Amino acid sequence: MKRKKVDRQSLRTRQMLADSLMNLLFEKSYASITIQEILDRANVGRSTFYSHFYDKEDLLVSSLGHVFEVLNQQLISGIDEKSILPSLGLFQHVEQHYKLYKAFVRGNCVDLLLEKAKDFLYIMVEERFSSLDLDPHIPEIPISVLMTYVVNTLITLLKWWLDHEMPYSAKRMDDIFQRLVSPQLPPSYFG
Amino acid sequence: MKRKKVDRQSLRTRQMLADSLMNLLFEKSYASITIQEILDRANVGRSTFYSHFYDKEDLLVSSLGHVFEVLNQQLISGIDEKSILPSLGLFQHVEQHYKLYKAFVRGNCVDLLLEKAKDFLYIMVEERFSSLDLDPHIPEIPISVLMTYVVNTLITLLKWWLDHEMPYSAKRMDDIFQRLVSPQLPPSYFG
DNA sequence: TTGATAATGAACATATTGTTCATTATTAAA
DNA sequence: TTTAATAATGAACAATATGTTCATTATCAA
Repeated sequence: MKRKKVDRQSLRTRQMLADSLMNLLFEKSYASITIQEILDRANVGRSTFYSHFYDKEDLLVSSLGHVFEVLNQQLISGIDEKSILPSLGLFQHVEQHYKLYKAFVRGNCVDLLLEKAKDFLYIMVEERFSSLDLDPHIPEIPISVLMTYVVNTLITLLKWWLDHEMPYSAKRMDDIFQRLVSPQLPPSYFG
Repeated sequence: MKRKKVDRQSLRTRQMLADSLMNLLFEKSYASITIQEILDRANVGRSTFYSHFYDKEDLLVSSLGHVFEVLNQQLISGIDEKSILPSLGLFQHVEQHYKLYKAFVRGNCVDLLLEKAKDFLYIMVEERFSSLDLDPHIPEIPISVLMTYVVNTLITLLKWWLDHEMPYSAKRMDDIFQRLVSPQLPPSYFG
């Protein structure tokens, strides 16, 4: 008599809505997309939408959630002790999911995406920094500023990459990131 | 028979609307502010609003315009040949207009403001870089990336400063900026 | 087959936007 | 002070989007 908590139909509907939103992002800006358009393209009823999501942004964030889970796995498995962030893994992940990230660029809502990514990265950086146990009195640059700087530099490079049709490889982008950021990091503090 | 193109009443109305928006930004997010609320607080009729501005963002940008003119003057007069950007002038400007910039932070629309500032700074950096006539083959970091990096680092510091209730002086912030960015700039390329 | 869950669609209330227009108020210049 | 040009007003209006409700139908797991 009981059923699984989430059955196929429900998942299918969510998938249709997510796809519909992504398709629309290729054509017009996120802000200008109405819920009705999403419904029409997904062939889903209005009331169905509201039984799944709170609003338009909820759908977007939910669609994102899945991608972030993949990203998380990819980053955790590719952690390199020597670097302050698994930046190469991040660039490779974006390279692999090019189409999806491009949709966000075209829909003028990369910032929303990158904002989530930023929170994500900030936590990672924080862990790395605390495990390195830096003496906060050495540099004239406060740790809090430094962490923000590192994360934002990575995000800036990502955005530049996407905005410029990704002319370089993930490896090359990571190399640029390392070069920009390394003078400010531990080796130079201690050496 | 003819009058000045803009008379007092008109300016007063615009001022009232701008003030009203700024006050509301202290209380709630930009996105959640309706035009009606702005009108009520400014004691201005609905049709009057639309004879002055195209929409809510138009009002915001217009209010900004004035501040940017002041900023421009301040930056131009304080240009230092040795630095890549008049960053100190920018930090000082924000310090002086603290209340206004704080409103943007509280209203969750600093990004809109910083986006405009970014365009503004990008033009300046571009001029500086082209006058320095860097050999594009020396660094592994493309000039385009480098310029984006410099501007975004400055913006990141600004945002951090505002988000953290501006704990340091403008001078100190500028010092941090110089330290972060200088390893990537000409002297280190040539030396 | 059946009982639980999901989807549907149409109707509804509500909110916000942007326009129109006749009337009134303000202002610069004669 | 008068006058002609410009601005402001407010109420009504159409248009659009949002979010809810509910009775009916479809789907799926057991």
